[in-house]
Amino acid sequence: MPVTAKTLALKLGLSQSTVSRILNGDPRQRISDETRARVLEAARLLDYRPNAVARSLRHGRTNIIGLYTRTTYDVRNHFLAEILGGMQHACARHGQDLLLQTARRDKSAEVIFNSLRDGRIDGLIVHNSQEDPLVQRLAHSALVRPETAIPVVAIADPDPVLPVVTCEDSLGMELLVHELLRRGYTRFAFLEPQFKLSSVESRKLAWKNTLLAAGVLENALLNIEIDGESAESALRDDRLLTGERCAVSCWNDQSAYSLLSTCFRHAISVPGDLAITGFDGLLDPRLTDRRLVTVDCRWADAASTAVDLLMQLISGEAVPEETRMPVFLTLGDTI
Amino acid sequence: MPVTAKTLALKLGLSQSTVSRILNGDPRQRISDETRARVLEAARLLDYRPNAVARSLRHGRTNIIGLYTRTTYDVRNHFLAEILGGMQHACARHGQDLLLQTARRDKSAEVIFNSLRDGRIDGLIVHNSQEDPLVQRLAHSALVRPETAIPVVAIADPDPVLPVVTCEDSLGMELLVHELLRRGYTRFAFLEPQFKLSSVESRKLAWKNTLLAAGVLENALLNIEIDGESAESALRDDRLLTGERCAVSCWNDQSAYSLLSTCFRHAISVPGDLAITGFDGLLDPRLTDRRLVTVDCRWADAASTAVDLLMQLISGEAVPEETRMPVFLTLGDTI
DNA sequence: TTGAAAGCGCTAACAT
DNA sequence: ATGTTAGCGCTTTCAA
Repeated sequence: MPVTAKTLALKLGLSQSTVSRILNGDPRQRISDETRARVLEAARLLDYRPNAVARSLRHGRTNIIGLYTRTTYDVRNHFLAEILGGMQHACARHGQDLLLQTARRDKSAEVIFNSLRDGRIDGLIVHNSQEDPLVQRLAHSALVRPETAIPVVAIADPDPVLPVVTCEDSLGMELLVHELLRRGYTRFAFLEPQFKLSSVESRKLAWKNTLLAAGVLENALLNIEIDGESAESALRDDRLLTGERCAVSCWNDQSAYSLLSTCFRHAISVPGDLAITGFDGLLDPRLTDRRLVTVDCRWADAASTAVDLLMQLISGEAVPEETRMPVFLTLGDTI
Repeated sequence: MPVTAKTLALKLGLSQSTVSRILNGDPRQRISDETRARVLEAARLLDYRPNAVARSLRHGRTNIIGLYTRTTYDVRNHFLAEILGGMQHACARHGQDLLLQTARRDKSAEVIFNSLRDGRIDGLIVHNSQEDPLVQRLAHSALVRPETAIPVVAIADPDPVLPVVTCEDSLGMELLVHELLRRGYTRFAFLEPQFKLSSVESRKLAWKNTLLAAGVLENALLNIEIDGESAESALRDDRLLTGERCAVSCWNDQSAYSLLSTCFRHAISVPGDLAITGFDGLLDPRLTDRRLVTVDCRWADAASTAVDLLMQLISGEAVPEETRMPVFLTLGDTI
């Protein structure tokens, strides 16, 4: 049997509410020093712990915030790891715990959506993409029934309805391109995934516009579609290794590393034969022997900010529709 | 105002308990088809969701399991990412959610320990190391007050008290050493961290014993202590690059990558001048241009198993003191 | 087939 | 300074 406030009260011949008041209530309340001492002593002795579930029921607050992501957290997803880390710090600051919503393939968006509003979490961070049906469902709910809707902050991709935290994609790409131009590159390629992601669209657009604005001709630009984050196929594009040396900008870091690895296996020298840049700044530089030139988006900071905003939402304050985090150019040895 | 069973009952002129019974109780109960239909319809209309907190209070079960780790989840810790992934899968299987316990430096073990037994989680997975005061506290509680103690399964390092899931460290190292011997190496080094970790001790012991058993002389063996996972300092040991080519076995993957990177910067060829092996098998091979020779411990599987065991504990069954997961040799291009 | 009532453990307003 | 009471939303006997 667990020890409750009632147990203590019975043992001490006090009322349960007195016990509760001493243990949790306003510490500067009128209570005799003697009873206070007795209660505290008994609590210590019996190893009493107030039940958080009962408290939550009473308060209508659990002090738990949820994180929903469509993919599971595994080592292949540094992005999620980074986000999780940032959220953890912010949660610690706000005294919140973090509940990972386990997205199961076999559950419909509706089922997951419902499980999100069963009272166990006070608010939710979603790692969103426009395609995710759950994100759509959340947005719908925020529009139609805002008074019942659970507080949500999205991270990564802009959304027309949900408040979101993203990074300065365009600015980051401009930094990258200017560095490439400064180093004298004259031919450029952009590696993009076959699926649509609005932040990647921004990167691509900025890439093209910056180059054109600098006087680079359209026929010096190359668009190559790859399978997600695997860049092996890109090398089969024979325009990549002919003529002048080409600077390949990959849509994210993982695809850049994939390309780097493929180059090593085919004895293509980087940056001798090919220059490579990434985007995100996610990988620990100690893990690779090459230091990738990339844009550091500090996703952990973004996640931390998202939690700050969520706490504001929970306490009824308004938050900006879109928050853009600063980005930083990371130099290395791949260009 | 949130919609509760009471709201529905009032609206329909039924009792709250009837509503509850229809919505959650035994589906094959004697209830008129008409009322059932009315209740379900109203629930749908008003978008009713049973409150999970109230349910938990009632049942004494939250269907949430906790994960405690001393370090926070960031990109530098692939180990945690892997464990998280494995737990997620297992949790989904068992219909449990996952609560990350945010360990704050400024909180004592006692405070954290208490926050773990406030009723919000049914059980706990700890990523343990003998040094962690919280792990000691949990073990103490399991010994002294087993009836109140919260169900715990540890992962990674053997523990005298808590049931634990680890991998076959010794066997893994034997596989590695045999491969090195097969390839004709005659000089060997082991890179170890300055702190004690019993699984690393096993690896080191197995490394030494296997080599000695194969007839390698003691003076062909080198022990080098490094600063955690940073292997830069190791290259300053001048015994490493003199004489015959040395095979360096690092205590884990991250230190191996660190060494690899240092070699690249110093223009030391791997495996030309130096052979390198790791341990853990954590890194996505697509992320590096080199493929490290290592031992794959499948930590995600271990985490998944730990959750399975925890569920057994929670339902009152006994579990083995120690579960060892199989390991697999991963070949690459660094030896 | 349905309703009334108790109780999970806690907090807080109100009474004494 | 302390006790009484109500109630958070739910499940589950027991009664009708």
